[in-house]
Amino acid sequence: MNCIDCTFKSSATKFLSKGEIEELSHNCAHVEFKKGEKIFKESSFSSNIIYLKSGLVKVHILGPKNEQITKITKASAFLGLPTTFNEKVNKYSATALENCKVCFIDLEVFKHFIYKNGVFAYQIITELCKNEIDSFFRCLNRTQKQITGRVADALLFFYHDIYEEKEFILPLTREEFGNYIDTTRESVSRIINDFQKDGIIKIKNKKIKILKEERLINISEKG
Amino acid sequence: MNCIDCTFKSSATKFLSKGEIEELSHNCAHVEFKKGEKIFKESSFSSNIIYLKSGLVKVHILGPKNEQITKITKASAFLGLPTTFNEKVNKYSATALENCKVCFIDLEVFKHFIYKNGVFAYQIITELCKNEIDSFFRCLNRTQKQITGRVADALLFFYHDIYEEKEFILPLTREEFGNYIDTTRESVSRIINDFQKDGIIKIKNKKIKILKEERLINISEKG
DNA sequence: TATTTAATGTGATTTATATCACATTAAAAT
DNA sequence: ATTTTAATGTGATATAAATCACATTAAATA
Repeated sequence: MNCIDCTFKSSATKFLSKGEIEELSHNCAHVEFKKGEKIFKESSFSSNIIYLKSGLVKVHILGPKNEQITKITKASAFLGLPTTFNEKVNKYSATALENCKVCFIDLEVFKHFIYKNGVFAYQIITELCKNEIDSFFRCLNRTQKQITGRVADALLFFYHDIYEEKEFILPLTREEFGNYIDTTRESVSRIINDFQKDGIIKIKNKKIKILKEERLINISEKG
Repeated sequence: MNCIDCTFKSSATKFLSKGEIEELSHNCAHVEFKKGEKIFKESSFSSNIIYLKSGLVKVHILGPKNEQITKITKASAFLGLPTTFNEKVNKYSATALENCKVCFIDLEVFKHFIYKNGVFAYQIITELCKNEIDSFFRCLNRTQKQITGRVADALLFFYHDIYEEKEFILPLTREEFGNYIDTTRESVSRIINDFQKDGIIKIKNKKIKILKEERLINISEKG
């Protein structure tokens, strides 16, 4: 497989020279993961940068009490950056929520690109900055909104940021949904069923249709 | 003021060439802030990278319910990166908890260093990666530990990461302490007084002495 | 030094949400 | 198709922590 022909290039990789792309091709392993498979695991050794070419992934950490889904990431994005640059051991896990295509890029080669290609480095920095800000706000919402608001938030997130359609198949179990918004499966269950009773959404198992977006936005804002 | 003689250089800045340091000197404003002063403000415009040379700072965001102290940062560190690289508007505020020395570095010059100096860029990337991981774990603790554990955590943080002494002057009011660990001033008050009753710490207003570190570690781990 | 203002302490009460317990349904495996 | 297992729904109860209310103390200001 040659990276030149890859149609899933990251915003950073687009700025690599032909020679660099060639170098990348020789130091990049393409792997496919099925829904539910672990891409990498907390506490395991890693010396690769992991790039999600297509699919949907949950990034999760085992906390003092429960598993927490730190974020849900849609392609294309780098998954393993924060882990790999500081430590050889992964600080979190990533699991495929849909079938995924992933590249494992050799760390030294990636580092070399940063050293030699400033535009590439700048793109990476931009992505990391965005991640940090997003992470601040996710935490803020997790700690300061009531569950109803957090459920509304999550539904809007799937609509706006992931599927871009009012009707979608929720890629999480109720329990995972709980892990994503820091609550229990019971509370998630109760609240989405309340939403249905109020005509805000329609649910059939994992299939969800958003009927009244404004109400969800309102609930999300009121906390 | 010339940056060559500056004794507060960041790990990244150490890798700048003489010419680059010269360029930095002409595009860097040194400012001092007194305890309590705002260094920059959420929603205000910014086109500078902000570098904390000395002192202690709280980074905070106004959430849907309360002010949240996102993190407490000791010199030396960059304060304004995640904000400035993506948006022209600050997404959070920073306030001096002690008297601080700060540099405002022109964004374009900083960007130029990233483009031209790969080692500099790599250092910045490393710092950002570390920030993201830290931010994940802070959020995990905030959401999954009970207040007692979070208070213990915070006290150990001031001991280990900030003052490196068992006795220190808490740089926060009880209310700010609450904002830092997502609780109310009343709860903070109750718990640190309980800790005192149990002989774990000694408090006199803002002066705190850690008497039984192991107990605090234990409380922190039990959640 | 006196006076005002801000910060802190502490009990009583309320509340959001976790936990527990069990029924029901869907999905997977045989 | 049948059985087993996993996921979901829903009421009753428990609980950590917020909120309220007011007293006390420290710090700032006149």
